Amino acid sequence: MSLVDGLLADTEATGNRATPTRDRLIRAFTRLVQQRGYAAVGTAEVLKVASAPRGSLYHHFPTGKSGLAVAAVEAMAEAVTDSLHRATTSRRTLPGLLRGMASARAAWLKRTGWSEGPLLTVLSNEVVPHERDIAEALKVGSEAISCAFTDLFMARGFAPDHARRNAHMARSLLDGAMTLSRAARSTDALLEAGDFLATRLADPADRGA
Amino acid sequence: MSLVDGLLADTEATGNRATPTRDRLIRAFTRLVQQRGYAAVGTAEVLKVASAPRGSLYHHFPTGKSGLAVAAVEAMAEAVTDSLHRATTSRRTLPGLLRGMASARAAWLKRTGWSEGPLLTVLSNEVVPHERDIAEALKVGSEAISCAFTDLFMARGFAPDHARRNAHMARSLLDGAMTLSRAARSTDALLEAGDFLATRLADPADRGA
DNA sequence: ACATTTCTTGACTGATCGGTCTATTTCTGG
DNA sequence: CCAGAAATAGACCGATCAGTCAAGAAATGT
Repeated sequence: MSLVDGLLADTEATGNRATPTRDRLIRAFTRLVQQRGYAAVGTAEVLKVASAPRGSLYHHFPTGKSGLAVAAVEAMAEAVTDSLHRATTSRRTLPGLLRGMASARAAWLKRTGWSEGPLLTVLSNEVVPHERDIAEALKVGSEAISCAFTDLFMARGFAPDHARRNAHMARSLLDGAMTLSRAARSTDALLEAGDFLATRLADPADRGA
Repeated sequence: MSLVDGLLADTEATGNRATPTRDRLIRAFTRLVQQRGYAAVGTAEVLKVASAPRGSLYHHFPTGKSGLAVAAVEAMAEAVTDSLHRATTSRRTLPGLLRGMASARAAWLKRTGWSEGPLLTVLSNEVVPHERDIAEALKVGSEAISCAFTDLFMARGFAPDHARRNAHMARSLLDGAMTLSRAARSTDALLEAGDFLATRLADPADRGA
């Protein structure tokens, strides 16, 4: 699953019959939820976008829509942690990485007409705590991403607890700036956040406890 | 409308017939959307919580659910800017104010069982751009809040453009940490954000351009 | 006191919701 | 080639959705 910092790339053909039905359902669901939210997306539309019949949904996901959401969250969390792990083992500097994340998100917003947010953020804001399965998947997935982010900061020389705090700050700031940018229909907040993260959070002079 | 940093206080009796029907509808709608999101909240439930008959909704809001959302966003934006204006003219220090905002949100989350997010954030993540009226209200409301935040930073000695950037950072970080805290069901991210804002963003040694 | 507007009340509608069910086709191991 | 499993296919269901409407009650101005 190709990603731009946690966002499903819209260049993928969600309806392409070559990819397995289960994956098509997850991709279609992810895209639609990122655009409109969980409750607003009907199973009929997911089925149509994924070019799948109704029965297939309940064959692959016996618990229905919520099961599909859980699978989508798990897939997204794995894709994001993989991406972060690749960043950790790369030679790129921390400021460069953080700025890159912000500008990638800004470019994404512009390209999609400010119509898509990050899956976990969107779900976190409407699904907790009514749907317990989804809430649990969000908790687990979010924690995994925070850990991957913490690893990145530690690999760049930060002490464990400082790395963990910075991971939270980076995630919060990027997600919050994304929401703000969507509301304002301007990438300003996101680009400022990238600059702030690169110059103030990744500052090499501040890596102690 | 009594607030805790942009969140409707749940102590208010939304169904109390003493308050006008229109206000009861806005309050009930706000509370429910903060818990579950726009699409997941049905008009029938809003009516029930507000103790109002169906016709009243379409009398006060001829455009129905979306009109109610627009009114709720406008009311919330006004309440938040008022609150920020009061903070600006108070004698409290900037670090104290920022830390206070974060801890108030943390307390709020705990008290409501991590079930409510900020109205504008919740709506921004599911409503743009399908509902144009709501999207526009969000844009205007969000800008008003950013301006009020900017005024706060300027009143505490920051240069205009620096104040504006810090306003964006503070809003992004608080909102993002709120989402993160909801997903993780822990106030950690929010409290860390308060600490970060107080010590790193409001630093008196860094108020130039 | 009356006329007019404002607001309340709830029955009703067509559309769409998530989910179930049975039948059929495709795949797979022997 | 066949038997059983996996997956596809779509008709169908009761519940709920946002919105309409006609009628009545309350408030308002004169």
